[in-house]
Amino acid sequence: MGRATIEDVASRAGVSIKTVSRVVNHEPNVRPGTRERVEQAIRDLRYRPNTSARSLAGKRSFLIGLLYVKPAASYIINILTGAVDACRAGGFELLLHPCRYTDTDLPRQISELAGNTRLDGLILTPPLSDMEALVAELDRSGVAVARIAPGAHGDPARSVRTNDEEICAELTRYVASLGHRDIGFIVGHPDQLAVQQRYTGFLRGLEQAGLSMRKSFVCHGDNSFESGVECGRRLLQRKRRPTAILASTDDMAAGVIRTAHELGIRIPAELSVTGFDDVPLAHKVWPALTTIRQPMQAMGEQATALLLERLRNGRNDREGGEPALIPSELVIRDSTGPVPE
Amino acid sequence: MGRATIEDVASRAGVSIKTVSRVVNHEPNVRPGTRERVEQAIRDLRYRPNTSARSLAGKRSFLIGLLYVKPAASYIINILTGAVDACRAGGFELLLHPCRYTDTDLPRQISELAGNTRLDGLILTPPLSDMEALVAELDRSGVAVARIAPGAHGDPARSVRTNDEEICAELTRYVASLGHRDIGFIVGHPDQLAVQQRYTGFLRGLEQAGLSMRKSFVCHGDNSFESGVECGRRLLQRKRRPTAILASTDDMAAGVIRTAHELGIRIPAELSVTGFDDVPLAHKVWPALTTIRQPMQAMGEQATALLLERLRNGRNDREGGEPALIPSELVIRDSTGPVPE
DNA sequence: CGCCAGGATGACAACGCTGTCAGCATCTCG
DNA sequence: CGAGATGCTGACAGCGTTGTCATCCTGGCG
Repeated sequence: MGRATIEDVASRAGVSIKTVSRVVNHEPNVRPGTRERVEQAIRDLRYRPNTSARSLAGKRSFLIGLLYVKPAASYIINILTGAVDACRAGGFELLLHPCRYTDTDLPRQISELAGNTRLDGLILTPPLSDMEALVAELDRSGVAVARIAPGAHGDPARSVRTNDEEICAELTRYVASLGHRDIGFIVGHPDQLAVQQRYTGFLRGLEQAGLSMRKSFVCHGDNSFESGVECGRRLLQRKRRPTAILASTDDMAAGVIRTAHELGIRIPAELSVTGFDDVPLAHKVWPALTTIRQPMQAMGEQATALLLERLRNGRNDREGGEPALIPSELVIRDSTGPVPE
Repeated sequence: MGRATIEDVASRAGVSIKTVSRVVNHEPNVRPGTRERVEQAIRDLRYRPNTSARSLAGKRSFLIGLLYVKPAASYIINILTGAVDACRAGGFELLLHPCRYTDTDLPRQISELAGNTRLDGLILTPPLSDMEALVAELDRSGVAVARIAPGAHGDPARSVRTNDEEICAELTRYVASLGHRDIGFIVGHPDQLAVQQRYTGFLRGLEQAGLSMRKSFVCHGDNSFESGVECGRRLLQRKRRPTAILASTDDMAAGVIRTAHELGIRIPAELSVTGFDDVPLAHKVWPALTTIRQPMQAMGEQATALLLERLRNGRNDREGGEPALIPSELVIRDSTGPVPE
């Protein structure tokens, strides 16, 4: 049944194809009456511009890519959902670009990938979003970029961030307010800036609560469940153990819970545990995790919106301001309680 | 620095653009020597065919879509990973198409979506893959389709399935072999065929173990954690309760575990629980779930491979055979144990 | 030695759209 | 009322490929 082309629309509306093109692209200088006629013809014919032709003739591809590391963290699905929504709304399509974080020539590899498919833009998720070398390479190759990144530093106009540090300080104060004085902390993957900020927030919270940090209560993991189990063991098998453990990640918190169960330590009666992210897992473990809800979907959506806006306007409006901040919130569930007598 | 075009390659190799095109597309009738020269030129110039031009001139878009329902089940990420890999390998790109399962005109909506972006093919995930009306509409609109579906019935040439039924029977026999005679079962979402098959498998396993089904030990959920909690309550608060509960889904199994914890029922000492899928959650709950590992990533990969093959050959080789079967396997962890004395 | 089948190659016209530029109508202002 | 500015519109040339078809070789065969 052959799909309608711009030519069909043009002849039906009694105008040239160029005028149809103008209407379709919302360009100025079309008389309202003409516009009306064209739009009617478009509706009648159910006309949809051919994307390939558009990309070939114009410069854009209407494709934007989402870059993430493999294996995907569980929150990726949320970012992804937000990003897809924003894309749809803007008439774009979202492509997936998983990649291996450990590849040394990642920048080259990615910018080549982007070039192959002629991506209009790329959304960077952590920890990729923190790799300045990558961003630089991408800039060089002319792909627009949006970063879902903690980066409070530079590049504010195209980043979206959340208040990791402040909220973690708040969490710490909350735990302190329950009477805990011996608070352990599990730092996450060293390459993720967000993690550093959470740790910083913890230190700040401690200070605000008038407590001091005990080095032996700080343990370094890699964001995984397994590393949570491991750190849990190290922290809980000391002669003097913390009465609360804050993990930089829900997965690690779940690991601590596992260890506690194995050691017969009751939560929250004998030990309080908190996570970070509020992934689906968080409320499915027992006891349900007190954690920080990271608005991942909103971040994906915002970052994408930022990118699309940038693509439309050439440059971005918010140049030089603060990065868009999407606040996280404290979610109190069952894994925290008053310090044991 | 403007990217190399087919013309650049042609003049460098001293041939016409058509010959380059032939080489690029692996068409026959090019002398080995010529092919060689062209390939060298391609390497020298780092030539990459322009996808838009190809789609415009040819018929294909090199885009395939992955259709899934929103909100995404946690295993979607695995299917997705497999699908992306297969796409990359075949020179295709993967687009995401979340949609709402409840929309009544889904078929029309989707086939329109597919048309807009000129998708070459579409991968259907459950429960979409079980909607015959959708498949029919897609066939009508000429989009190639691959189904990740339990559908043992019809359409074998373009479906990938797993042995839900047999493996569930095996699981049941395993539990029975631990001495359990009062085995409860939580059926999943009624619209998902796979779920039916799991239930059927359960019944079969029961029979094979010489046990009979007790109606009051069967409960209907909707695949969610919450429904697992609810069903767990119903099953465990009876005067006579099952000593083992098989849930059709890991999430529901986690729900049962939650309920058991709340009721102070020890697992596996007093109650055995099993799940299905082996999502990441499965080994992070406590105790770690005995479950069925569904090879989701492999299924995504296979389904995509099937689709790409079909796109290349026109029709598919395996026409009329059995759907590709990717076996699941039983993973025994800590949530199952011998029946209490 | 001439003829023909079929393999190897190239010229050229699409594919459906956007960018450029020219042309005409209309408006503004002195 | 005329000159220049501005708004609206269309003709046409690409964009980088693939498909079609013509052409040129080559080797096999009578």
